[in-house]
Amino acid sequence: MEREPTEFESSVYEALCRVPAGKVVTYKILGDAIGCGSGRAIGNAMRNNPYAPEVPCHRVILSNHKIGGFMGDVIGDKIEKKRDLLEKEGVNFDDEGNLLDANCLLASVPSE
DNA sequence: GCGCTTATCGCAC
DNA sequence: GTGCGATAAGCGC
Repeated sequence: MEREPTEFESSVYEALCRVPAGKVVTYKILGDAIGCGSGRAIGNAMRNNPYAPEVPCHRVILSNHKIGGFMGDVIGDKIEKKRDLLEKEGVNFDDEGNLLDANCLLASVPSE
């Protein structure tokens, strides 16, 4: 259920908001941006995701350039839908949900 | 190169 | 204090 995001989770959303459209970041990169060494903690915030349409959680992928999950579903039809959405932004994924253009992957989250 | 297991971090119960 | 989660990295084969 939608729990109130803690300061840590807010940092995740904030860092994610710094990611420009057409670009994606991995849990590791996002975690490094906020000072977290575990992607699971990031996934916790994403899973909570009270700002689903506001926070581009679909711009966050696994370290292996994979989409991973979306909107609570680790893998499902939602992924295909978001995959197409990302393609519209300039991020292309294959049928397996893998990132085709690694160029779209941000090396790190831009600081303010 | 691919697959499985362990480790890690934060949050909720 | 224990368990869960949208992962990451390491080790083995």
